[in-house]
Amino acid sequence: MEQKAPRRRGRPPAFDRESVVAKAQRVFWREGPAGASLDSLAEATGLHKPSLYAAFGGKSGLYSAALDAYIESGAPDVRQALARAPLRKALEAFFEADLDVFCGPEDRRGCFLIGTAIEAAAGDPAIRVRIDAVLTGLRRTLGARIASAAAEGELAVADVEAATEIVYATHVMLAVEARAGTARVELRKRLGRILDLLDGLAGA
Amino acid sequence: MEQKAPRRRGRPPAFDRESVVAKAQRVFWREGPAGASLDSLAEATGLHKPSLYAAFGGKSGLYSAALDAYIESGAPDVRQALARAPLRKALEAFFEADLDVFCGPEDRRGCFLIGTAIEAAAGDPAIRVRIDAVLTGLRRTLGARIASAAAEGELAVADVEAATEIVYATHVMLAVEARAGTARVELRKRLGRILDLLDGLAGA
DNA sequence: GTGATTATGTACTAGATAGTAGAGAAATCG
DNA sequence: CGATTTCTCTACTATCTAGTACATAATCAC
Repeated sequence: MEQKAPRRRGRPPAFDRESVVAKAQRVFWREGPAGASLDSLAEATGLHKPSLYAAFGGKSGLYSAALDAYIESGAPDVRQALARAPLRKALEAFFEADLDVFCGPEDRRGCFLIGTAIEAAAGDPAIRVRIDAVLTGLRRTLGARIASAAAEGELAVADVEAATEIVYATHVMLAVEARAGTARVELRKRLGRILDLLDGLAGA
Repeated sequence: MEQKAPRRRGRPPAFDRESVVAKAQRVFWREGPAGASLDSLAEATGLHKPSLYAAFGGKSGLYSAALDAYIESGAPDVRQALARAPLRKALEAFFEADLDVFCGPEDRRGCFLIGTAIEAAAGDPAIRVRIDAVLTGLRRTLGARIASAAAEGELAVADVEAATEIVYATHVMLAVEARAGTARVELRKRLGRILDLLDGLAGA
């Protein structure tokens, strides 16, 4: 689609944009969008403030780039996890991916979207719209996967909507609990109970 | 237990502590603990900064008082809602109380505990401990109510733990979605689906 | 009333923070 | 090479924020 480098004119940037965004993302994730200062972001990324300004247009632009990166990196994982069969395996993979993101490598991370974007959304309607789009999209994706399981006879069709809501609510609960500091093993236990109940719907 | 006024010595305070905390709570709720400035808190409460300091010892003390007030005001409502029978009515009342708190009177409030305390917890381990205690207590309370329903034969005993997790996850989901701006009617619809499914467990 | 005590309100300080100016460095182009 | 363009980096500014000093006002004890 696009050539790798259109050969820009002056001095080339000394940093890799993606890795700068990744480093900034870690800071935003830990401190929150309000708590992360430009100085700490500059230190973490190795860039100086004027370079951050030139590249991202300020703190909000940098946060926005971090949010984009989070959304774009997450989507394929969700798709891949849900592609499995049967439904139980798909949901197990989906939630295990959740835990991978929410519980590590730093402590009390939670979901970047649920944990920090909602905070940022208070002051920025554009962020609000994007959160809404992503969360709505996730709910729809989950719903479609569960509906297809019902079509395959894995689940009573009447329970599709309820099961979707439960899976989505579980996702949100995991994000919040991980942020609050609940241990991964504990979350996996809770998760298992919910999955067992959903599984029971198939057998009934 | 305690006399109303032990007759203090000097000039009496010109404010009512409870109503000051309530006004500060609204600001913290809207702006978050980091985003709320002492100046805005002073303006909202009608007190001046030195009075706030004398009465609460600074911003974190005021936030702590607001958190206490939230916790103390919420507990009786939960107890009262869950006291109903059968389980379905109890849960409906519980969630309707949730929506009362999360959806009004201002826009996008969500849960004070889940929405703002987790943000504050990053910097203050004492807050973290309190959040954990309250959320764990809520899970236990819900679990006890559901277990008693199972004992009455309203629910299969095997499903008690799973149902507890689902109800708790739903509570968290409502808090987050309300904060993100999802409308109350939409939330009530989702809620209904989950309650219907849980109800179905009784009939099966 | 007089003095002690506690609250209020203005005006301040010290520090942090977002954002910027401007000199200098590294690359391309001719 | 010299001119131009783009990035880097030190140093700065203007603003905001938490917290405080101090003078004043209101109440109590006697």
